[in-house]
Amino acid sequence: MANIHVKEMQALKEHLGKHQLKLTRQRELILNAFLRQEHITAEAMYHQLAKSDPHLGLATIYRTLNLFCDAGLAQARHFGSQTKYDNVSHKGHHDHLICTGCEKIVEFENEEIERLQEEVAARNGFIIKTHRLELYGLCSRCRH
Amino acid sequence: MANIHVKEMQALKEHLGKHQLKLTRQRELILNAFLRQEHITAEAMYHQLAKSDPHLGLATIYRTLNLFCDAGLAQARHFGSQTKYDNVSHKGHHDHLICTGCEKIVEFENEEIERLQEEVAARNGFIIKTHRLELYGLCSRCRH
DNA sequence: TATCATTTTGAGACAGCTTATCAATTTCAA
DNA sequence: TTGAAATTGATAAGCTGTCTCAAAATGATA
Repeated sequence: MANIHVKEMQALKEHLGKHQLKLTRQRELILNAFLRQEHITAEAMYHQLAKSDPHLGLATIYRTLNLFCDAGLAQARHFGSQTKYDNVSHKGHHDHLICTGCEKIVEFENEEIERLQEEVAARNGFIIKTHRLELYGLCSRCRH
Repeated sequence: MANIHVKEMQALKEHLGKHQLKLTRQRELILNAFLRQEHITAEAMYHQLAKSDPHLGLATIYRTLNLFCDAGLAQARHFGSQTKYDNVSHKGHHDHLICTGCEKIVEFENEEIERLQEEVAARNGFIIKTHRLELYGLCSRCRH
């Protein structure tokens, strides 16, 4: 299987090595599918992969996506009763505007905010590794 | 029962009136308990109120907290698998700096960031109702 | 105040999403 | 190649939150 995502695969292998975990066919498969997305639910990935791999279990998808979170490749985001897994490698697309009316999600990037975050962190003696910024509100359509 | 939260009770009554809903003993009780908190889960409120009112149902708590959301008194936020109901009258929410080493949490507030958030939202046609900003990293002690 | 249509409640059943269980399989270091 | 350890798939179980429905409470009206 062609592996286009060399860097992320490397990061995964490193994490696996550090924690006595193993590289499996399923983990490779799920990683490659995941990295093609910007964010996805476990359920959606399950249906998507079922076409090429009908016996891939839903539990394996969940376990693997959570593994990716541990490895720093993914980030879980809870909205309503669902969990979405964000692809962290899509740099500069970590922040979200979320409509609480129709659940539409708009991604945005703002360097000034990032800079201020660094400033706040520095002032408190922190070094930021990652962050999460979500703005909840109503989009123009749902405002009525 | 003494009602200290006159303004909020007024807002609730107004909402009830507009929607042909009724003011019940339970709704008063839950409102007063809720307004004493900054944010709380339905489950936590259930246990808290069980002491004084053992027959208050969990479903009633959920229904009532959702009613408060409709009335603009509360705001639901999803953390992990749980939903927390924020007391909207407690203005001045705080953002969090979270140390991934020792799990220390530092709260902060930054008006400039808030202003930029509004700007981003406006540019996308959104009206922000609430937000969540979490910075993950290492505190000075955990940096080694 | 009494009446009574309407709303609300409490208790538990139910539903959706996620994790735990466990026998069978796969990985990988030796 | 071997075998201890990790992983998988299938499904049961768990958790949070909503729905159901008979009984009770509310409040508009007389």
